[in-house]
Amino acid sequence: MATIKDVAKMAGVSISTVSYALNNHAKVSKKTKQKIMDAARQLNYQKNGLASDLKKNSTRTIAIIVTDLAGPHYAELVKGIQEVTLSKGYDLLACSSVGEETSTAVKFLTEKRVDGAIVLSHNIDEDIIIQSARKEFPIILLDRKVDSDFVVSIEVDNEEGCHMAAEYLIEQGHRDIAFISGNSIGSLHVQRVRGYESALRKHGLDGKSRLHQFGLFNQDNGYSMTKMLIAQGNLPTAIMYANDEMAIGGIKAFKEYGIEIPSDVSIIGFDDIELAQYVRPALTTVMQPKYERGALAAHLIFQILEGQDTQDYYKFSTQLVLRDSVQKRKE
Amino acid sequence: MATIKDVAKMAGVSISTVSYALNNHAKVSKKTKQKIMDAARQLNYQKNGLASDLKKNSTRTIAIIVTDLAGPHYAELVKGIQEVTLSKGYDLLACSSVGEETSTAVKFLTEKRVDGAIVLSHNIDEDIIIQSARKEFPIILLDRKVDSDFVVSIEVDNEEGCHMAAEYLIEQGHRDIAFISGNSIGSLHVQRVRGYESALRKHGLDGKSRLHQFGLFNQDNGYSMTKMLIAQGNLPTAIMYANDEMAIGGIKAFKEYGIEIPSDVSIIGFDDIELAQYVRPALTTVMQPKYERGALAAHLIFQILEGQDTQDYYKFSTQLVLRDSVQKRKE
DNA sequence: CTGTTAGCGCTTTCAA
DNA sequence: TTGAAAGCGCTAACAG
Repeated sequence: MATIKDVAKMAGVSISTVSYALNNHAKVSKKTKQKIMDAARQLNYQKNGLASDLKKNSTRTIAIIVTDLAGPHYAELVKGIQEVTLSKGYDLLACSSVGEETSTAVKFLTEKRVDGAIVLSHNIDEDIIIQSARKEFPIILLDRKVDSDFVVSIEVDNEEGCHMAAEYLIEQGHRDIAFISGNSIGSLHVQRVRGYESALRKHGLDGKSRLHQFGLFNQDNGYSMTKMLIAQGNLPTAIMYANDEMAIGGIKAFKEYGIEIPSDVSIIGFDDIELAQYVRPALTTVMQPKYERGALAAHLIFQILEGQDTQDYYKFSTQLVLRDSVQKRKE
Repeated sequence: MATIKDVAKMAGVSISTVSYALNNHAKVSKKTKQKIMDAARQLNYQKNGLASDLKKNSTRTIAIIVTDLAGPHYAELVKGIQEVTLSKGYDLLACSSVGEETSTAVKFLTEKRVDGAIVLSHNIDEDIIIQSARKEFPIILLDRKVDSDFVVSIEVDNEEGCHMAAEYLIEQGHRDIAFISGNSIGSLHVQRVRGYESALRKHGLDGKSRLHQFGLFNQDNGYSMTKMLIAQGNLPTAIMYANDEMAIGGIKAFKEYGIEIPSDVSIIGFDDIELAQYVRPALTTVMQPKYERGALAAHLIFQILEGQDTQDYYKFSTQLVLRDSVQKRKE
């Protein structure tokens, strides 16, 4: 791994000049700076944050200490990761990618502050991942595919899951099935849409016209989009939501309008988050293995660190969870 | 802040010997080791984890990268912390205290890996907190009171909250009110119990006999304890739970027995977690400010770091949230 | 068993 | 504008 020293040698300048250049201390001439930057890029130089923090005697980071990192919607997933990591005697810490390029996440991916990373986040640039991954720093991606050395992807068969869900609805006699989703950036959601469309096509139905993709994948947006759908009139008899959160927003919207689930409209979610079983009606949804994926992710990190070979792609399958939000279509 | 050098000087040995002793490299004689340990204790020596990681070229820690640290039951709280931290240009990372003395949390509290900590966790030894806090490393404690320099506590008026909840139940005509709680280690829960008891006493009722304290403060235990209560017969007309999670476990137990809430029994929780509004019946509970407490915690860190004075104790008040799990007692 | 010493990779003062 | 050099706090090879 290249250090500041290597960059200095390659650029033909001193270490201190490199340090100044890298930290934008205006006193470096444009020309030297350019040389240094080029060298750094060529060597794929990555700063050692520990060394710089040690020298500066400051980390500029705050820890928040919780009893258990599990607890969020990805609770089960984190639990799997946590148990494996702990059993290996490693530490686990969570950081977020809010802030994009300057986020804590990017800092941890690029500054040798940790020995490996599991990424659940979709707003991390692919380049950063590719640049950072190496044998001593494996990166595991969840719900996202990037093809590069020392990065392995773990996905869930979203297409199959949605296909299955749509077919189930069709079996229940539904013919007019809408799909409510957000702006899909990640592959995750394009796969879900694809599963929906392929099922409808297979049964000679038209999905395209009933596809609503806009905004975020959260409750609020599920709520808004459902209200829009209601306002347009001509309600479908069933709605698939891109995920449970959006579906739960939808339930709220229908409740406000006095539209009954499932007698007036059937709905189905995706993920099987904890809340899904508590909302009324309990949400029928597509479950994806969580604990197992987390545990696998952690295992893979250690396998790579130990120099063992792994596949570079894993796919888990999904399962329909029948609860109370879908009803057979009355003729 | 004492370093390994200071310890060496004080113990009258070389730094390498100190390093060996501190890391249990068996080759150090019992006597020297004792001298070193004593010196370390006297100087309140704390290892610099960055330096050692830098030297060893390994951190033995894995990062898990999430879109947003908010998401768990403490979602709102974390959100408050996150926004303030980000606005100051600091990084925020979460780590857990599972593993007790050897947990990641302890490592971060004691090894200068971060510049401050906000502790939401109750299983962190008070001594560790007192030893670690200093001007350059302030510690903010939530729901827990420790009196020491550079540690500030932020509590919620739990006693008032429970007192209020109990009085509300009494107003609704309830006379037989049970309290279900876990083994209280922290002050948090003794305060809650106290609020309950003081309200009952004030109205000439006996709380003692109806107090059930056992096990953890989670759903499973709420479920079990409720079932025990049912099995004993002689059900109270109202139950207060130490927190929402336990109350939700209780709801599940009652459902299994076909006992209706609130017509057969009224229940009330504490915290107002997200789930509380979704369970059926929606849970009446005591709300505590979350976002505000988080934001305050983060602000305090920076105030202390900047050398400003702060109070060493803050208390927020609570508010009753009326939903559907309490009913007026029919005569 | 203990001490000397060379660095880990970086920042920053001081001198050129 | 650039470079030399000291040193952050620690570990570990080596010598004694």
